Parts: sequence; C-alpha cells; structure tokens
Amino acid sequence: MKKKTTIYDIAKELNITAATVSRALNNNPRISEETKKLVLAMAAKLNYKQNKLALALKSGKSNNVGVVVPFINRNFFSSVIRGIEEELNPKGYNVIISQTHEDEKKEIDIVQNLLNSQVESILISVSRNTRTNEHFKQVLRKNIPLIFFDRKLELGGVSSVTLDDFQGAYQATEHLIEQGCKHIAHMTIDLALLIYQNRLAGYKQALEDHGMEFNPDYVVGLKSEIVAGKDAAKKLMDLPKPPDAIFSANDLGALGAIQYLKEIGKKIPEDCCIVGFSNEPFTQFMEPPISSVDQSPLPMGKTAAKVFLEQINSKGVKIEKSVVLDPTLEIRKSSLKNGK
Amino acid sequence: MKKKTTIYDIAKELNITAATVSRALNNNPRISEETKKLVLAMAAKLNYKQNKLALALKSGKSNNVGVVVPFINRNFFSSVIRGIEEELNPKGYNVIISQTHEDEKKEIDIVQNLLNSQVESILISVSRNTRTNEHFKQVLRKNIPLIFFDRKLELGGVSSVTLDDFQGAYQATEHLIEQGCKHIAHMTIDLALLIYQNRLAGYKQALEDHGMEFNPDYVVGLKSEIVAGKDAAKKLMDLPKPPDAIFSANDLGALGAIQYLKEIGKKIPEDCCIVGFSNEPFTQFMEPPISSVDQSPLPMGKTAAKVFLEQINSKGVKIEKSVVLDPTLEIRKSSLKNGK
DNA sequence: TAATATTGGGTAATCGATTGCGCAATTGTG
DNA sequence: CACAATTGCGCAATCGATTACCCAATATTA
Repeated sequence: MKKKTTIYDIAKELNITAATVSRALNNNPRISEETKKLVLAMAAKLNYKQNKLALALKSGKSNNVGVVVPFINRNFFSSVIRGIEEELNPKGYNVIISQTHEDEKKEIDIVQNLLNSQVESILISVSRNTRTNEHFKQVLRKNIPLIFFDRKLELGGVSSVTLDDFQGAYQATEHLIEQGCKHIAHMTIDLALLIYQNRLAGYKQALEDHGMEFNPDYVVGLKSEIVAGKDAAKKLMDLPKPPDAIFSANDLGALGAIQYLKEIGKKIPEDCCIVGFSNEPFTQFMEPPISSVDQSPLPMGKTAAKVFLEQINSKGVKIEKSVVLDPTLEIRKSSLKNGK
Repeated sequence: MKKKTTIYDIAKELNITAATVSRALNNNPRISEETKKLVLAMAAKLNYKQNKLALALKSGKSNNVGVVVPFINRNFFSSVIRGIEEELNPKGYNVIISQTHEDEKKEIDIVQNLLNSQVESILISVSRNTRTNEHFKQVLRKNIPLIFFDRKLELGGVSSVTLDDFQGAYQATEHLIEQGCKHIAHMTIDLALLIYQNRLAGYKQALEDHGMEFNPDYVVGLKSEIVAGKDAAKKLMDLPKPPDAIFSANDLGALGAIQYLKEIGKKIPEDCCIVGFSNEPFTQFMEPPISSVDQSPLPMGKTAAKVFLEQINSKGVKIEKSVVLDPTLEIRKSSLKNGK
C-alpha cells in the first residue's frame, strides 16, 4: 500500500519546505524558476496529485455543486444534468448527482447530506411528493444558493428555471390551427399538477384568440401510457363530430392516438394532425415522425448553472431570479398537412 | 453572511471543548447523557452540519466514488449510473459523475481530477477513442480500485463488468430459428468494435449449431441511424432470396427495417421477424413492439458497485474480477409468429 | 479511611495545502 | 563603502473534526 504523496514528500526530497513547494506548484513569482523546475520534476516523478479535500477545507470552497432530480435515467433529467455539467465543468466545478425517486424523505436526506458535503450550491427539481420546505430553508440559512429547475416550490430567496407550459401548449395549438384544423382536441394527464393545468390553459387561450370555440368534449384525460392514448383517441373518434387534430400533453398519448387512428384507417396528418409534448427521442423515429413541444432540457440545465454562477459572483447582493424558458415546437410530419 | 457553525461554536456556547462536542455527537460512551443532550440541542439550535471535508481529510476517506461515462443522457448509461447509486448510496457513498463525450483527452483530465478529489474508486466506461492507458495506470499506482463497465481496456489489475454480446446475439438468433425462420439476416454496425464482432460471432454460432448455413449476403452494414436501417433492409429485400428474419445489432436498425418492410407491404412478423439489440425504451412502444436484447444496465451498475465494495472490504488482497453479465432477450410481437 | 477504579472531559497533534509575516542573502543606489 | 531594495524561501497558523493520552473528581473496595 503506497501512501499518497503530499507536498511534504516533495519538500523532503528536495530539502526545502512545503511552503516553497506549494508556492512553486502555484507558480508564485516569489519562487525562482530553478526551484520551480525542480519541484515540478519531483512532483511528476512522485506522481503527486493535489489533495482537493485539504484545499477545500482551507479555502472554504469545495468546488462541488449538488444536483438533485427524481430519476437520473429519464431522458429529460439526464439531459438537464448534461447541460449543467457543460456549463459548470469548464469553470472548475464538479457535480454531485442524487435522485429522490419522488420521495420526500429521501429528498430531505439528500439535501442534508449535500450540506454536509459543503456543496456550494444545490440545483434541484423538487420531488412530486414534497410537501414541506424546512430542508430548503436550512439551505438558505447557510447562505448557499438554491435553484429550482423544472419543478419549483414557492419559497422566497430561491431562484428558478422553468418551462413556459402555457406558451408551449399555445404554440402547439396555434400551429394546428394554422394547418387548417377546425376541431382540435386535447389529451391531458393529471389536472392536479400545475404543468397540465397550464398546458390546458394555453390550449384554450389559443382557441379563443383565433375565434374558435372551446368544447369540453374535446378534452379527454389519459394516464401516462400508450394504451391510455389509444383509449382516449377512441373516445374522441367516437364523438358525433370527431376532431381533426389532437394536441396531447405528453408524447406517449400522441403515439397511442396515432396507433389507434391507423388501426381504424385514418391517415395522419391528412385526416387528423397530431402534436405531442416533451419531444422524447422516440418521437422522431415514428412513422410518421411526431411533432412535439420540446422542453429544451439542455438550455434549462445551462441556464440553471448560469443563474448559480451569477449568484456566486454577486457577493453580498442577494439575487432571486425566475427564468421561464420558452419551449420550441418541433414540427414534424404528424401535423404537417401541406407537404413540405 | 452567516458563517457555518462548527463544533467550536457549539463548544463555546456550552463552555466545554470541541473534543467533548465531537464525542457527544458521535455518541461516545465517555460522555454523560446530560452533556450529550445539551450538545445535541445546541447543535440543532445552531443548525450545525458536520463538515465532511474536514472529516474526509482527517480520516483519509472521502466517501466519494467517481463514475465516468461517454454521455450521461443516454438511456443505457444513465440506467447503469442509477444502478450504481442504488447500491452505493445506502452504504454512505456519494457518486461524482463525469462525461467524456468520447474524447480521450477529456477522459484523462477527468481521471486526474477525480484523483485530486480523493475518490475512493473510479468506475468507468472507457471512451470509444481512448488509445492510451497511462491515466489508468496512475489510478492503480495510487492503489485506488478501478473498475471498467460495459467497455473495457485490457489492463492488469482492473476489474470489469461487461455484457456477453455473443450470448445475446446467440439467443436472439436461436429465438428466430425457433420461430421457424429459415433465412436469417444480420445487420451490423462497426466491425472494428469488439461488441459488434461478438454479436456477429454469436449470430454465426447459433446458425451453425442449428445446422443452418451462413450466407455472407445476409450480413449488411449500417450506420447507427434509422435511415440506414431502411437502406439495409432494402438491400436485403432486393436479394434473389430475401430473408424471412432480421437480427439487427441495434434498435434503430431494427426500426428502420420495420418501416421499410411496411412500406413495401410486408407484414411483421408474418413475412419477416425482427429482433433488435439494446432494448431501448422506444422498442416497446412501436407498432409492432420490437423484440430486443436487453443489456441489463441496472444490474450492470449494481454489479460494478458490488465489485468495488468487495475490493474495499478485502484489504490487502488484490482482486481482479471480470464479471460477464448474461443479456436477456425481450420477446415482443415483432418476432412472435405463433400468436400469443 | 486509605487506596484504587471509574466517570467525564480537557490537551494537543493530526490530516494536506495555503499564506501573512519575517529574515537572510544578493543586488542596486548615492 | 554604507545603506536600501529586491529576491527567495522558511516559520507557523489556519481550515474542522477526530482521537490518543492525560488528569481531576467522585465512587468503590478492602
């Protein structure tokens, strides 16, 4: 078992002090070029690595930030994390990732643990089941920047980066209207959640702004499964006046709808245009490729990271920033009537 | 700006020493119950959090492990990471994740950085473009367990957890044979890579073991894109004797093939059975759902984590373990001729 | 009751790197 | 040639928690 080499080992070999070694390694002008060379050479020879723990303890800067998400193996979240890393790694920060599994208790544990680990910030997409915020208040009390992304809680002093669901739904609906669709249906998931409320509201607003009537029969619920999409589509198609377009609040619903429509011999997009939400990777592989509202996970991650950097760099001044990102509608064949 | 509270702050408030506080917090029997209560109460009152950096520096244990993957937002890798976390978090380890973007230089930087961070192990899926191994040797020289998963390099002293590609391909091909397919084609990606060589070998072996002739015309290359899958399928179907089954070395190829076959009016699985590889999430949503070889990312992550734990717990004894996981064939409609 | 245990906690070193201050040797100035 | 400035590096404290070792006060035992 070799022990790790420290600056003291280097110092001893060269008959100088650790202080000199430290200065040499940090290219301090007070050290002669000659000594620097010797130190560097010896450091390489002994395979020296700076101990970041000691540095962090001394400086009070760990250069670590904590990122907390419900699940790491969901495309959206892993893409957000990628965005965060791309922004923060070049600045010398490392990212510690944890997942809550949508469990409030676990979330609390994780936050405590990150605080213990002296992270310099916590970026978190709050668990769906989190009802309390004491753990977040603790973070703020320690003066550590806390940033919510995608999912937020109302709490003073916390910045957030979220998506404009209303806007995304509005764009999708408007696009369908522009395609000449006259009877646009909407599939929603769980109206207890704010994001789905907002998507519904955006859908309604777009209809209204274009002088189209809102028909409650055209709004059907669905669970987050593909079969649910089929069922919902059936319900819509069995209406006296079936819709000629469907805007689904998620992509699986859109896919299910497409599969059902194909089964009953409808053509897409000729007979019915379809738009989904989330722009999951699979949407572009479908036949036809499915239009979908992109939640721009990468920009969201980068933005969250930037908000953190701003806060760090504005010593003293407390910033509370709420960034709402505009979604982008990815238009594909499933909603494109006039060729292209 | 409040400063973080330390055990010294607690000690001062209670007119005792930091040593006593430390012992009280660690439930040392030499401290009276009364004092412990006082300390605990004051710790809570001052919102004290143990500084893990100081602890790590003192104890030499950071409780961090580094996980390195090419990309974090790829389903396979994020699932492996999830497996690692599920195994390691309960043991008190935190995971630091980095991505190489398949860049050797970046990989080297990352490894150096993890060493600086005093991680207790590095679990890595080697970048596709890594040609050197000096950075890995450095890890070993520091006596830090190094574990390859999914993608490995030949290097003594390193444990690895990989997938048995040969076996996966064999199973897929055998399954197609059992379905009564007589002319089974294979789509491959890049035969420069070991995994694809092994998949081809497994395919060949299965044919041979069942007395079926290997026909080079039935092996076509494809890029990792859906259109490539279509092209490859066209090539196969234009043969004098088109195949009645296709085993693709990836899922996008399988999907492209299905789309092309549908276009030319072939029925799946009646006219042609299809099996993919990787079991990407989208395969189960397709019409028909696509059979695919699952690479069991979660078990791979858990296994890699376990190998690390074993190594940690076997002080002194050096372990070099190579675990090869058996893939699981997920059989779905695209290759199931006789109903179900 | 004197001697010995036990209880409860203080002292100070340690982990590795950084840095303000001090000081000797060398160089420069008048 | 005497004094000042510069160069180059050592000393020792510091970050926060742990722990081997030591010691006083009380409790136990013969």
